Amino acid sequence: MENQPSNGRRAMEEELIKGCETANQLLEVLVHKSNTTHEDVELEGSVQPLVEDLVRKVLCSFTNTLLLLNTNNINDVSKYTIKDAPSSVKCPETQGTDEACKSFFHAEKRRGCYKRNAPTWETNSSILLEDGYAWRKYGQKITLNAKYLRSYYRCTHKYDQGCPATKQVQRTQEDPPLYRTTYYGHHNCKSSLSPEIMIEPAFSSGSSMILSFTSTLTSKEGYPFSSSLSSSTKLEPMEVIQDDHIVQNQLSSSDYLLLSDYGLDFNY
DNA sequence: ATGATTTGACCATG
DNA sequence: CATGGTCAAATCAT
Repeated sequence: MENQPSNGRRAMEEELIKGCETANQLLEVLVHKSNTTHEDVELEGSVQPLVEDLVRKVLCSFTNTLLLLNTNNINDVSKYTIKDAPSSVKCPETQGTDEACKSFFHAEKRRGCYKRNAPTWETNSSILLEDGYAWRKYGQKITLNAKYLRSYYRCTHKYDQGCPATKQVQRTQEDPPLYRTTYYGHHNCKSSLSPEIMIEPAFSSGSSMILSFTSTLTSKEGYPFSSSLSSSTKLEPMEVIQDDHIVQNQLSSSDYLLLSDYGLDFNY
């Protein structure tokens, strides 16, 4: 199946148009909302999920575009853009052989057999993002060529619901603090949050994803995805980061975008 | 008392 | 043998 050379470009255009249209819808919703009276609490309540959904779509479109821009083989569109989340955990990187799959799953229970799936997705962030799931730390390690500890987390529901999701958090630089969070596997547990505000599904696909998030938020209440959450991973203390500092850093630091050329700035 | 974190040991992989 | 992912007992927090 040959791709026409313009496929990638067209896909980017489509994603941008989609993002534009969704942003317009969002604008309409917001304008309409501001025209209603403040006593209209009921309406406000019904608008909120719609707004969240639209925001998610916009972000998804932009992310898709960035991913398309970021891939060498721009024609291999379907491999990189974000579609629906896969229903189950796949074998390592799809190109892995059946044998590799078998040995992975066979080894899953044994202690010390640690062949991993490819990362499901990955983020770089100046803060430790709440992602809406309850994580439990099960280990930490100083790794080769890394100045800082790497922490290992599994889903709290690993045993009660058999949820296979794990993540690693690696601090990659000191000033400003930057954390790389790598997720493995997908949650099949029932989490306390609605799917609308989960980050993961929007960014899930068969192949690994690399995103770079920068947030200027400084309080837990301000986290984009914290919502009414009470059971997520406890956050380490963090420093206050100035806006201009972040921007400057995005522009000047190249190694912090090691895996991605793009810093997505989520200012809520 | 219960659940989360810390930390050294364990062990498969290359 | 070095490395990195996981286990589990000890410890901490609530």
